[in-house]
Amino acid sequence: MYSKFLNLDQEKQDRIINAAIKEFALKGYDRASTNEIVKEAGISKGLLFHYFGNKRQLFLFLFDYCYEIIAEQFYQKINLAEKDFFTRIRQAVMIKMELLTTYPELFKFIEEAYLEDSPEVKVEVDKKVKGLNDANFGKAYEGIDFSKFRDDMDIKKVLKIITYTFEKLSEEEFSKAKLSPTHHIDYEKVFQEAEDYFEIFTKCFYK
Amino acid sequence: MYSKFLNLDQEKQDRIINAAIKEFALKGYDRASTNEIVKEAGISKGLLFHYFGNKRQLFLFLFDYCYEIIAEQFYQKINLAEKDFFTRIRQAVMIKMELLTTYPELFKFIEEAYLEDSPEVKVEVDKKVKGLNDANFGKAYEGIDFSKFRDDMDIKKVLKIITYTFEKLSEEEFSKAKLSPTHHIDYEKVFQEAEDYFEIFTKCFYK
Amino acid sequence: MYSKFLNLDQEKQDRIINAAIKEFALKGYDRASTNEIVKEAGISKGLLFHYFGNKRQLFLFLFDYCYEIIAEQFYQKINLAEKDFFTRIRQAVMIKMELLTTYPELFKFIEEAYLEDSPEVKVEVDKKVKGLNDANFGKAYEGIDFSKFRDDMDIKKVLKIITYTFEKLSEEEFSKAKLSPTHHIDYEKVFQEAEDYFEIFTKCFYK
Amino acid sequence: MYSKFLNLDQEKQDRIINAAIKEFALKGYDRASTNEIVKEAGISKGLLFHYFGNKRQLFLFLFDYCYEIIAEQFYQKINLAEKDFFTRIRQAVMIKMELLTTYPELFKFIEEAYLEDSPEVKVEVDKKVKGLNDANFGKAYEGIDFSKFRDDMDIKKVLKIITYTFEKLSEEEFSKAKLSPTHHIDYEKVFQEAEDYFEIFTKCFYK
DNA sequence: GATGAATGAGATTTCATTCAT
DNA sequence: AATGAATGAAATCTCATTCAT
Repeated sequence: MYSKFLNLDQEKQDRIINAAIKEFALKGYDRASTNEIVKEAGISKGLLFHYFGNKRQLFLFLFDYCYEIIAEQFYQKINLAEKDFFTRIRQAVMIKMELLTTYPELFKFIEEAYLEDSPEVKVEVDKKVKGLNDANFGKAYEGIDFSKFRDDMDIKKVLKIITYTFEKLSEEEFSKAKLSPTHHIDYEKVFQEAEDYFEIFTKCFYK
Repeated sequence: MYSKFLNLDQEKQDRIINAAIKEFALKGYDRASTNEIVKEAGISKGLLFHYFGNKRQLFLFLFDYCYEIIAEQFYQKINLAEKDFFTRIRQAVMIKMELLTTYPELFKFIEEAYLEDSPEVKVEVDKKVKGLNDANFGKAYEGIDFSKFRDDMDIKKVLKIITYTFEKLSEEEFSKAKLSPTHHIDYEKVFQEAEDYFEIFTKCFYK
Repeated sequence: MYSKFLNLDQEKQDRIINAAIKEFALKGYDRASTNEIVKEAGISKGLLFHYFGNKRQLFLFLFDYCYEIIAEQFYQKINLAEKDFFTRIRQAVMIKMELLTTYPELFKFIEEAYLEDSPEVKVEVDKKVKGLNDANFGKAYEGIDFSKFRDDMDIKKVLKIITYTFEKLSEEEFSKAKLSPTHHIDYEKVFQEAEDYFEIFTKCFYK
Repeated sequence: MYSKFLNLDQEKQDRIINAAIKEFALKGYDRASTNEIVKEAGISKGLLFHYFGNKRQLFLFLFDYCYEIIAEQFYQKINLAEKDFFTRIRQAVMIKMELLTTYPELFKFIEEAYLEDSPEVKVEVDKKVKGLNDANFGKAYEGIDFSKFRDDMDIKKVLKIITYTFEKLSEEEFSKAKLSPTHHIDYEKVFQEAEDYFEIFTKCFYK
């Protein structure tokens, strides 16, 4: 599909991809300008459309591209031998933070893509997201020793409470960072806070 | 500020407000067209700008307008004499659902506004939202009997876990509804599920 | 439909219409440039689309406009009291030539429109043309004394032979003119040639 | 001129020619895309321009190519020994219909080319057409016994009337077919109608 | 107060043609 | 001979905002 593009020399591919990710991450699908992308990438207007056909396909290509890189890195780093749920989650959070620091634009892009509601891409993105979530849920909990959890509570709901809490916490941390002048996240503080929650959850949900 | 507008006869005000809310709720800030708004409201292009100056101010006016209506209704209906935390929350959820059914467009608009990331309005909306949350947090927990909670856990964090869970649950329910063909939410099922979580939380967090 | 446009002062309407007719007549639908039209008309890009929505609707508006003017003039000048077929046709040809000289661009535009095969307008134009032809066929032959024609031939076919011949003759005359350096049609010669054909037809088809 | 192209192996020549004819016949000169042609022919962009220089020359080459094939076939099939005018014409019509069924794309292409008014090719095509008509007029009437015609009418004009009639009839038949859903021409009916006209013409123009 | 004509920058996309390899 | 990446002008159309009336 995008084989023409993938045959380009790596440096040019990167220039185009980075320019496009930056523009979409900054402005969202609708406001992003293909004009700005080609200007930033230093290529001609025609070339972008030669490779990607139209703005929509470019966006969806980037979504797959970003997701693949992040997922690949993630599963390479995570230790599936670890059986304890909270230790595993702790690991996952740390890796996510690490990747966020290494690839901030990719994450920003993916985040924007999740929230995108331009009708041109919404349906397609939602489909992709649903597929990915289903696939990852299985993998994230692979090999976990669930026998440590209390038996008098629906374990699925308990896992949801935990997941929701950490998702919301990181969302909050991000929006705080966005509103602050430096856009800086104090990871040390975040980890410490997460530990407090881990403690509460262990007390409540483990036998 | 908008006194010129507020001196209009009620019927015309409503026509304009409803047209604008509908358009913004449907398309988000960027894609919303002032052309469509004036067409739907049956007024001239110039008039809209006479009253609101520009698109951005119109949007922010509507945000305040919607928020005020919803908040006013909310605090009119909630029973602050109820001291038990979970009963109070249960009440709040029911009232929210009720209002959602009565004013679907207002909610849709507010929801869109929260997610809006057009730079023209994002900062302003985020500021308003932060202010509102701070204000409401106090009110929502007014008079609650916190002595029922366990003493060995940071109560602020416990409240956050509970709040996060219900927020995420309702977010999920909404996005499921958006993806479904009928856009229908099965309130009965949602309440039942909420009760299950209440039970878990009571077991975990009450003495 | 185009009432906004028709409320403009006549001079501006004319400027726009003339510029558009000229461009379409010269280049056909596809090659005609809305940019050129606005430049020639001395208006802004937006205004054209404010009035006509898009290129296609502008074209179809012009078709109706041109046709109406020509048809109105034609039926105003033709003498329906004349009962003899050939005298009537002779009249029609003369009026057509006259109008062609007065409104050369309108005719050129209509002619181009008939031949247009851009899929965007073809179907619509074909529909209009069919409707017009059906309507006009009746009017053109209104009150003619057909009893002068021979009885041993299908009169419909005879009329077709005559019509076809004059249509082809004028087509040929036009394409000759187009290929000539001056684009000039020698009407005197054309009338003389037409008379020769009238003579042949009278000899063949009248009793 | 096109010797480079003509030295290619036949199969590749055909692929290119067929792809190009199809595209031009379908869309006309302007809308035809060289991109589509090379894709359909399975050759590279550069190659097409290597052989034909530019789009215009490709089009004119195809015009000659199509015309030659059709003309060659036509004069191979027509029986010049037949001296009667109407029998000869009858023959010509049948052969044309036959060829139309065998080479529909070539005819469609030629037909489009006749009507083409893109300035880039119009003049050139018109010149070719004029030359061809002059040449064919002579050949088509070669050996005809004109002594059967009435002496009191200009025979050139009589022949024109007949030719025009059949040309217009077939044009009408074609445009009817184009507007119909099946695009189908009922040849049987056309022949029958032609016979009626032959009868009228014989009655009128033969001694 | 009320109108709506007018603006013009900027958006995405197409396409014949070139040229280094 | 053959490739296909690269160009960039030009196309249509949108839209918030202004301003004379």
